[in-house]
Amino acid sequence: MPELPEVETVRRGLEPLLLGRRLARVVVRQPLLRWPVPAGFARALTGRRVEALDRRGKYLLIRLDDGRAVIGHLGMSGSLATRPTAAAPDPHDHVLFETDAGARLTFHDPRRFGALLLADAAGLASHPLLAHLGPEPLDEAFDGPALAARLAGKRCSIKAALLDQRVVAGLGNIYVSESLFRAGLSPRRLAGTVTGARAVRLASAIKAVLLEALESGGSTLRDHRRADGTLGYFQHAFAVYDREGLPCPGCDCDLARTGGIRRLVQNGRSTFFCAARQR
DNA sequence: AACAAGACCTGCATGC
DNA sequence: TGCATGCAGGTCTTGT
Repeated sequence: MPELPEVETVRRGLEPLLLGRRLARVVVRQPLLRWPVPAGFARALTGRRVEALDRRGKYLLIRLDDGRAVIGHLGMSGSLATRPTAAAPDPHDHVLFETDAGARLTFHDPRRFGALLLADAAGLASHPLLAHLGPEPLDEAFDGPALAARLAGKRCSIKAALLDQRVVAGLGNIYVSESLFRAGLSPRRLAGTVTGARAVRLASAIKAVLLEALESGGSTLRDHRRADGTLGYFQHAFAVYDREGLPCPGCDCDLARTGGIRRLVQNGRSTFFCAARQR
């Protein structure tokens, strides 16, 4: 599920459930995620109060009252959401959290590409997983020149560059396709050629797409749900993603002639685009 | 140094 | 029906 809008949607939904609350009970049912959940994870969290919920790129950061923090990642199929108390545990409910207010949260992740780690909050920014992340695309400082500087000299495609979390943090396969469409840039264009007005267009397209997706609670393809269990609905607003052969929403042109949205594979991953509008 | 594949894991849609 | 194949929102690690 999780690109920036999905992770941020989860973060916002977790705030009323977790902020200021103590973790009364934590159960690790399946520690084998992307990396093993650290031994003693449940013990370290039990009794701790949650002081802040942050996000960096696609990572969730849960700061505790003892100077430690949980680094969470939802991988491809992860969710962190409440489950009905009566519901039988699902085999993919890997970690359970209960607060002193009685809220029950479940880290659910069929593919187990997600992660739950512990780190010292003081050195979080220099943690190996976070240290090399690029700028936050929704920060004011992220603009055309800032993006162009990150892309300068890169000979990979702009599609591949935007997926690189060191260039900009939080974009994934969906929002890269959507942003490039909105900016009118071909996914095959060399990253280093995105300068000047093109970079300005791309940076503002990225912001606009992410903000719109956030307003929809993210995109639910199969696994994403908000912290309260409800689904996102930005998938209904996709211009190009997973729309191969369908008409481009920006083109009046004849579908039979243009073929509509095309799919291509770059670095092993699907890219969707409109050849008529993206150069 | 940059970039492209391979790896990790399960579930689902498709086609024979 | 059953089975094989390929694909899926990510990213660290390995190989060129």
